[in-house]
Amino acid sequence: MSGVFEEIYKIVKLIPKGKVTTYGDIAKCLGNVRLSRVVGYALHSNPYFGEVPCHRVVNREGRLSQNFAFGKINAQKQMLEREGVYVKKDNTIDLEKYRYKFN
DNA sequence: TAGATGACTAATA
DNA sequence: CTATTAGCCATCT
Repeated sequence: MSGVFEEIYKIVKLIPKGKVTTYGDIAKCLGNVRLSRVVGYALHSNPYFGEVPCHRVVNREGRLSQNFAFGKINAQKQMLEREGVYVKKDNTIDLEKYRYKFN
């Protein structure tokens, strides 16, 4: 794997259980917010399942992904709830409450 | 080999 | 206020 992807996976792995983060935050950690798009693609590209908790990554609104790699968005929802993160019916979470800040 | 595309976000009109 | 454009990197066609 190359470049930014490795960085992305490394960062996502650091997200503690029961917490989530946004593409934008990860992108900022990489040095450029516009990398948020690359972050999304990195996870879509079917990363190291079991190593990279991609289900803890949501968009800026706290909404879960529609194209979740390992099944439906429903699967991601259940994984989060299993970790103690409450997911609303519209597939969103309280960023204020669960958002994990890096740096 | 070159061009289009995508789990996004922020800035501008 | 809403709508559109730009910018990033790796993969697919």
